[in-house]
Amino acid sequence: MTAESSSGAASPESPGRSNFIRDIIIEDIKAGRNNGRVQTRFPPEPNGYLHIGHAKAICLGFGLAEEFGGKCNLRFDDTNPSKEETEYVDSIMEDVRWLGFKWDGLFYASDYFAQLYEWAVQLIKAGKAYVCDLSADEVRRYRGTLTEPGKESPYRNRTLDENLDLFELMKKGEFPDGARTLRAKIDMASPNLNLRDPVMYRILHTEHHRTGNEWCIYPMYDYAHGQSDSIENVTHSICTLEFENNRPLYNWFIENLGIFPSRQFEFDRLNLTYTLLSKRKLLTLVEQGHVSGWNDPRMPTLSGLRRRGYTPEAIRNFGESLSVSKTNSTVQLSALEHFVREDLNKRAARVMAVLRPLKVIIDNYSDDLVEEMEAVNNPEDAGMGTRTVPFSKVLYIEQDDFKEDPPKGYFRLSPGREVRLRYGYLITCTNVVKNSRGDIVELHCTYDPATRGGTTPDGRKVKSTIHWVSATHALDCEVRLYDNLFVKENPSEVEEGQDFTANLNSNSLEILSGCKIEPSLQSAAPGALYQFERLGYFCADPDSGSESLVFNRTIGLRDTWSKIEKREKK
RNA sequence: UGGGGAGUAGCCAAGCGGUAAGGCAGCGGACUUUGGAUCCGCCAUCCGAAGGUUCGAAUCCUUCCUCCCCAGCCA
Repeated sequence: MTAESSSGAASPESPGRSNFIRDIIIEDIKAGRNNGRVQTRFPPEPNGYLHIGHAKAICLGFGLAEEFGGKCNLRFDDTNPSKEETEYVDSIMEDVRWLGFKWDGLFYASDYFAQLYEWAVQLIKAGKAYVCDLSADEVRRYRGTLTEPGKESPYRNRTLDENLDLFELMKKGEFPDGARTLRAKIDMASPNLNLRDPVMYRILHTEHHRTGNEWCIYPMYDYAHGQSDSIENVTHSICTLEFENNRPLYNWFIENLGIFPSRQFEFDRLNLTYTLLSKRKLLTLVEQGHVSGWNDPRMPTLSGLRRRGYTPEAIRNFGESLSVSKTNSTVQLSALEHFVREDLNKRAARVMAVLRPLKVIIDNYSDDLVEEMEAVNNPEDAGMGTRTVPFSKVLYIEQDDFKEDPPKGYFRLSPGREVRLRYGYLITCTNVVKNSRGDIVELHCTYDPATRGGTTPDGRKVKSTIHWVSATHALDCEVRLYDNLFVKENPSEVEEGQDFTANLNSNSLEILSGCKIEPSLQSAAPGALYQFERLGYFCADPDSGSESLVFNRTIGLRDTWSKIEKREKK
């Protein structure tokens, strides 16, 4: 036994792969900032399911905290009651746990509503916030444009008392939705639009998933996020690039409130080819029924990937392989797929399954004989042991593994040719039986009794080894094959007048029934991971039970033959 | 045309004045009872462009070009 069990040049050498945020933290520790304390947070809005893009943020936030002996909280950013639901908070917690991370504190921005309100009053008293009666439309017009400064609201210079009264009345529910807002008094001429007297509170007579009807005014993101970080003593508040313009405002509230100075750092969000990572668009897919739900195995959500057969380890290795920078980039899907194959190769039990069966009759094999052939469960892991697979006169092989007229370079079965049945015998095809339409219905072969187990005592070489299943012993099952949900590398790229659903791949799901698998899978538990030899990695779907077995293809094996085939055709 | 960011191989990147890491993909080969896995080799005279400084520049300076983000009472 070697000590090296890791296969991986590609595996992260250490959890602390270098990136600019990590460098900043190291600098901060060196400089004695916050006494060397490091605290991060993962702050999802509970308005959708977590996806692979979030996994990157989770790996970063939790990973950094862990590396530097700090803390990482999970905080739900639930400041907008109209979009948020407990279903989402439950799924988010489940997914973070599934990935294998443990949050230190569990918080909600809504935990801080009272404190936030108090601070708003404090800002009003300091002359730094005011109640504005402008309508949403007017606010927009007063804001100016990218190149022209805005105009000050006519309500900007109300007296302190008037502001205090009105804000209190807002809170008491005296005004309808949208009637007034509380705004920060900053600078209507700022080149940064976020600083042109941003709205701090809006009136929303909507029930909140946690605070119920206690409030009818709700803080905006910008007024809630930095203070929430500050309350929790977050030292490094890590978010994505589109918030760069909000950083000055983040700092403005903290400075003017004189509270703990959390600092915000922005990194590039993950983009993947052939994949959409926008909660809004994923919601559309679910609502319009293009997929079966948030956990459809074609979805890039963590729950979808889980059902598809991705492991937390694969996703974390992927997450850790990603660069953290400020460049907008799109990672190729093959990079993600690499990590699932790498992980599944190490852990998935090998098994034989025939997706598109072709009957094979071994003419010189005894009619009633059944031999139990020994098969290795995982050549990558001897510890996974062996099992036994029944062999008999009538078998199924893959339709693809026989060609009447084999093209150049095709090594599998064809008339007169000998191949190895994995863990079985060497067989030679002697006859092809067709129906009246000319379709191949069955093959007749002879076997060489001296090759039991697939061995060749005489040292003879066969070009190919194919998988098989004994017809009388095989179990029927359903297999679901998945392909990319979108046909375009960038699913958002559409022609005038279309939306992203125009790029949906109509062949993203293919359901095969009447597939044959070896009997050892009789009691495959939902979620169990397998490699169907020569085909790919599969996992038992939650729909799978004792009644009917259902398997999802997670990802195919690397297939050099199909590459050659494609090349020849071109 | 305002402000904030970014440009190194097909993709993602390291690099921080001393002569272009690594991964994915691709290509070639070895090995193989999975056309899998594994192993070996190849894959940027060049860093968005043009000037300049320097013995020496992807790294410093200047100008230019391209891309992304911001005008929600979303986050």
